[in-house]
Amino acid sequence: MIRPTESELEILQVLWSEGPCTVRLVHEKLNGDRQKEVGYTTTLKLMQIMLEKGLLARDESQRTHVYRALAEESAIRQGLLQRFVDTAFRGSASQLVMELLGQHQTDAQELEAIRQLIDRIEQEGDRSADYEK
Amino acid sequence: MIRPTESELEILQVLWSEGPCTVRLVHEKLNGDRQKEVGYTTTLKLMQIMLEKGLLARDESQRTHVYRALAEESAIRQGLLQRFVDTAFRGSASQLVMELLGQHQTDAQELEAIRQLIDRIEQEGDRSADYEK
DNA sequence: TTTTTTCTACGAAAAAATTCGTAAATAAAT
DNA sequence: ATTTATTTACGAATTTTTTCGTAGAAAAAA
Repeated sequence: MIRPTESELEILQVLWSEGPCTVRLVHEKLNGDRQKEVGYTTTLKLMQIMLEKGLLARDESQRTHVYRALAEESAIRQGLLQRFVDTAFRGSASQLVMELLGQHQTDAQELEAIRQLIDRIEQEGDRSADYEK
Repeated sequence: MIRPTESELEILQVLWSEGPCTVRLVHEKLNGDRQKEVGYTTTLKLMQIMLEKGLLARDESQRTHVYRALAEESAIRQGLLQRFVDTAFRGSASQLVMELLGQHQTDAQELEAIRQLIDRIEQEGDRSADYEK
């Protein structure tokens, strides 16, 4: 599984939400949201590395290349989440959820959505002991 | 906020679950669970660094020092979680939860516990729009 | 046309994180 | 008593990640 670094992930986020972009666009987007500013060539280099790794692809038909994410958002998220649950919560997904909900970081609408999701999962039947080491 | 690296986190996990330990114990615990083996002095060095950072404390009354976690598990978890939600899920806690539950990584008992937690939160009242950028 | 700006490529510096080797001291074993 | 094993300290090598500078080509502006 390909694991983007944190900086790479930031770039992926931009491409996932904005669609294909030039380096310039990604760079401005990043340095806009962010407190920390980095040079243009830093972003460029990073995206070139990501190209090599296969995280991105680019259209070189114009002088100004246009990059797009090859890695899929959900796949990457899953990988990162799996790893995170393992390292930070010793594999306990429910502990993570509890921590999140306990921190009041979700509003009523979202809670409702989550509840429905739980209903759906429970109806799926026998999944009583398929997890939690 | 102090952010342990991934290696440091592994060590913290051992100390959190086992209580105060010698370097030897931590080292064996790590190289037991893990596929990757590292040398003893690597673990030692890491723990010494963590001591400097204030993540650990140690009892030096015996030649064989005994280390214990100074950082609290819940506090560290919260910090890491917050960061993770921001970078990997653009701040959307509910998206993270949905991803987790969707991946069928929680068993029936845990789902029930989560449901109860949601009930409790909803009863707490007006928390309709306190979040989700 | 000449100058200035905007790109890419690319090497390499800088920073961060991980890993290990060696030496010296103490303890344990023979 | 001598040898062997264990432990700490510590510097430094390695690896990974991030950052930037410079050069050259293409485009835009003057």
